[in-house]
Amino acid sequence: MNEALSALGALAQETRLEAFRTLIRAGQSGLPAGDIAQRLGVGPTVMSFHLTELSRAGLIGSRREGRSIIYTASFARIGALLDYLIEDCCLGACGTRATNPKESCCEADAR
Amino acid sequence: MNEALSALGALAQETRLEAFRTLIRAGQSGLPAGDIAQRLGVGPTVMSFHLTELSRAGLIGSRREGRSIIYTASFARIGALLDYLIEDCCLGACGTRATNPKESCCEADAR
DNA sequence: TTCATATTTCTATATTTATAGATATATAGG
DNA sequence: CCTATATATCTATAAATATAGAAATATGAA
Repeated sequence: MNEALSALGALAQETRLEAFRTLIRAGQSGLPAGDIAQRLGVGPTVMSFHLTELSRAGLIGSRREGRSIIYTASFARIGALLDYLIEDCCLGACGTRATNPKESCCEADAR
Repeated sequence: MNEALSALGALAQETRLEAFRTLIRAGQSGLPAGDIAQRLGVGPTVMSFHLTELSRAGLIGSRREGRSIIYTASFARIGALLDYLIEDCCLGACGTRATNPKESCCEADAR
């Protein structure tokens, strides 16, 4: 139901978070499943499982190229998650944080 | 180890995400555990479990006030998560999205 | 067609996480 | 001190998620 929830769930796992970061850095050309698996040091079965999870959340896409399946990060999807978090979970008050940290509401905390 | 990972895990659950959003909207004054439970329609045991999870991730804090325990959202912590996602998971390209969506990289996928 | 490669799917198992009742702790008021 | 309220902790169980080997599928090359 909630798309942000499934995106959060997909990223809330070490191997998947690393895989996603790797794909973001790889850009639009993406990377074959085997390459990602090798970089992260996991077996093909486990890699496939986690890539499927990320796909189900819409955070990555894939295309076949020869024998390989190339995965690519969805910048739109992570952008939408950021929008949600900024607007619904920080009331917009943290929206400028990355570009202008000094003026952020987030320096002072309520604890 | 990774603080972002535990924050993501804490938010990746419906009851907890709703509880956190409720606390963000409540602001600095916060809300008693029972109030949050009533709003979300969950029992006290389950509420306590999820509030403990959010606390462990540093996303909320608490103080006792009479018989109640008042929980408050940590704007600093959600801000730090946003920073991480923007910088490490979107390469900064989605950082201005909330304030200036038109110029975002995220409109077209795969920047 | 046969073989090797890349990846997924199937299956079983282990681990983690969530739910909920009973009980315990802390506080406030009579 | 006794009682009610607010919440947490303990315990058991259920449900979801992760790991990993074996087998299946798809492709490309000899």
